[in-house]
Amino acid sequence: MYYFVEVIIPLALEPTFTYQVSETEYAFIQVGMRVAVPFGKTKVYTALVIEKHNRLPQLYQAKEINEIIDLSPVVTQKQIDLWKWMAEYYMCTIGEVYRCAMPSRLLLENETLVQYNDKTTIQTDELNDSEYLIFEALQSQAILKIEEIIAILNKKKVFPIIHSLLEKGVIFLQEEMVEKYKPKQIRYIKLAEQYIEENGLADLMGKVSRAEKQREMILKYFQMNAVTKKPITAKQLMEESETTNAVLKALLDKGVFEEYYLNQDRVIFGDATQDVVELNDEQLKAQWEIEQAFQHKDVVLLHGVTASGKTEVYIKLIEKYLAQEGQVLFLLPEIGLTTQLVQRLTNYFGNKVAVYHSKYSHNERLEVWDQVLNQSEKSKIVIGTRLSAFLPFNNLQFVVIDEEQEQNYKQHDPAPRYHGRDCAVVLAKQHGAKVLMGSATPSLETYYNANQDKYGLVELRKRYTNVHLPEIVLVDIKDKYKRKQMTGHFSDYLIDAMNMALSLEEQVILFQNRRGFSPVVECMTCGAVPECPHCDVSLTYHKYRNELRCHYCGYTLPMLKQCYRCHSVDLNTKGFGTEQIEEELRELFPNKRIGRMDQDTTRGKYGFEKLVEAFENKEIDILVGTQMLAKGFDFSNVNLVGVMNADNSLYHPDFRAHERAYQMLVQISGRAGRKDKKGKVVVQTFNPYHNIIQQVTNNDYIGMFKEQMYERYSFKYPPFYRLVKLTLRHREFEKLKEASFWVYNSLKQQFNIPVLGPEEPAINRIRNQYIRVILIKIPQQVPLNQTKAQVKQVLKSFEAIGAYRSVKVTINVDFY
DNA sequence: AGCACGCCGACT
DNA sequence: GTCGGCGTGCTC
Repeated sequence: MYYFVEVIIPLALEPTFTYQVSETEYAFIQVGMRVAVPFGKTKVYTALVIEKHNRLPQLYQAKEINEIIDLSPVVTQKQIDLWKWMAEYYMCTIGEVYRCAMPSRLLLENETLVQYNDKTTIQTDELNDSEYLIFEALQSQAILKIEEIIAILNKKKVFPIIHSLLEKGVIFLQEEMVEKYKPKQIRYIKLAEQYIEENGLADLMGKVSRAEKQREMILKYFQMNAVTKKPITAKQLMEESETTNAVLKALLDKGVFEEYYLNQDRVIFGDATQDVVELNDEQLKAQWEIEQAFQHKDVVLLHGVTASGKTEVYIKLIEKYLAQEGQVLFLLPEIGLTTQLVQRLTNYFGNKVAVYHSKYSHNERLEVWDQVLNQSEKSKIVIGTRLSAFLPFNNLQFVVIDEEQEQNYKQHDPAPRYHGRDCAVVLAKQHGAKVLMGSATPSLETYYNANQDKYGLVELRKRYTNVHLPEIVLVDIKDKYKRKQMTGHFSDYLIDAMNMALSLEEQVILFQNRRGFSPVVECMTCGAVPECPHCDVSLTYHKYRNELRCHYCGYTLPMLKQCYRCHSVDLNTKGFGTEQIEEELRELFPNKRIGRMDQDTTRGKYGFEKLVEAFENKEIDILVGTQMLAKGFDFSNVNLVGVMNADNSLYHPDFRAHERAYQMLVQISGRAGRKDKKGKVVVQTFNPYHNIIQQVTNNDYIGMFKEQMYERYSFKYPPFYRLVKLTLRHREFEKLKEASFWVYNSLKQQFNIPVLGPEEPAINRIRNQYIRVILIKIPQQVPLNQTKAQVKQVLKSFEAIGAYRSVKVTINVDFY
């Protein structure tokens, strides 16, 4: 009888792989455990067992596994099922999902080590130069890593040399799997057993009567112990008693104290601080409606105007599911932007809350993973980004998806190109959990689902604590320019409104959407604009560093002194981004403090938080920013919000441009308005009569929804059609063109559904690679899986064509 | 994706 | 003559 395991390898390879195991290994292994397996000639990977079986492979000799890594499964069957679904739906391999899902600490690294063979009989004159260098290095250091050898020889191809050294018997190889995870440990102090009696303290005092510092420390220990029954850390003890490690060490040596170590759970929040959340009538009603809807719907959309207090409703519902011992997942589009929310939840639920996202350290991620797997109390509620949908939940009962419409839920670059919201819905279905989506401006798909009765719909129409919706004033800047009432990019109306607000000591937020309207450098003599040598885009001018920069590949160039073509010195930095607005502000309001928030000023680790804090502390009067300003902040002292130019978001070559523009403008206006005072939003636009602008002004979501749905229907877009985008890349323009037409034509032949392309995108070259895009529109009534299978088939035959081999194809399902 | 193998041009 | 470039094919 043979024993085999079927495993996933963390690579972009379609099949699963079969390895042989011994009978005892077979008995021990469970699905969801990791095994180290040799793969190819040199590599060792951390593979995941997804099946045990006895089917002898006919076409190849199965290799044996190297070792079993886990004592018990670290991945659940439900996760494996979800990953399979993702791989199929998003048309990627399960290996890619696996690689993305696992905390990297669970995907061990393999480091090939080269070891000196001291029994060698070789003479140094039998070695060539490279070989000798390695030989020499091994004399001083018995073990070398491959990367060290690469450094020593200063070239990449070191394997031939290693092979010849192996043959000559100078070295041997040692594949070592290094598990890097070491939980951070904290030193705790406790009293030695013998003193934990009633007269222990007196005993001790006698013992250390002459050492004052030691006495203080012991006293402090007893005090602390009396106050809190929690374990006391060495650090706390030293700080409280104002002593040093030397004192502590003396007491440890005397056997008064004992030390012990516990794994620190890096995600520590204090106990719940009895934050009381009271719902107002409106919210209570919403809560009740949501609970009613959950009786026959698995997903409910909570559509609440900005600042209507959705969070309180979430909290109340989470509380309910916690009482049932369930696990709760709270998804956010981007953790960095929502510190305020994380704070709220931790205040209320204390250390039941864990945070999980890719910026967390590897150790922290692994800890949360373990806690969720073991259903530990500390991770009953997981707040996280889309990545959290991969966690090993066992008893998930409730999922909150906040700001459901955010495009950050979709992963675009490395596969799996998944949508966190949609995956979370599938995850919830697996567990029989309920899903609550929240948004002030729901995405059209979600609202459509609610409209079709697939999801429940609950509305919150009033703002929390009676704050009124802001007044929106449109300023026609075309007209203002004509009448010469503009100063730079500021209309007289906006300037007046700002002066008014500032005189009342209120703060002002200005919003400049730089996207698609970057400041470029133009020669005023010949009109030349410097471009990136690797990408088909103009370079963007960055004033604060005085350099030109490509936003696609990061190429930078010091700012030109003269035109690269005609050498004229008359260069103009046109376009306007936040930097230019900031500069104009300094002239218009010379004695006001001005802050700028965009990718440049928030690049540092806490740059963002610092700015937010400075603004909250009123160290800044006027804050200029990009759309990152629009998300999730409640600044209490802002009544006026200005939008410099509402139009540049309207004219994107994207079927969602209007929907996005609406969402963005609504979100921005949500920043205005405090208690008891109606806020004001000044929107400068060239098209005051544009439908979207009008719908924002009138707060007419339904109008926007209906109109956009009509367009979606007419132009064959989601939710009526599913979109699959194929992106082809190659260095040579002609070859790419040919190849993309080949793919297009074979798709056309296969399908009776719309296939568009192969289109040259507006930016048709990035990092020296030309790009072509093919769009497949799958109508609702056409079976999705079958179509996807056919697409895969076409791509398979495409890859079989030798000439097109080097053309890279990526597939993006639901790419919006 | 890696990585090895294998076949071609540019150098000591 | 070798070194190193890139195209091709495979990984249980």
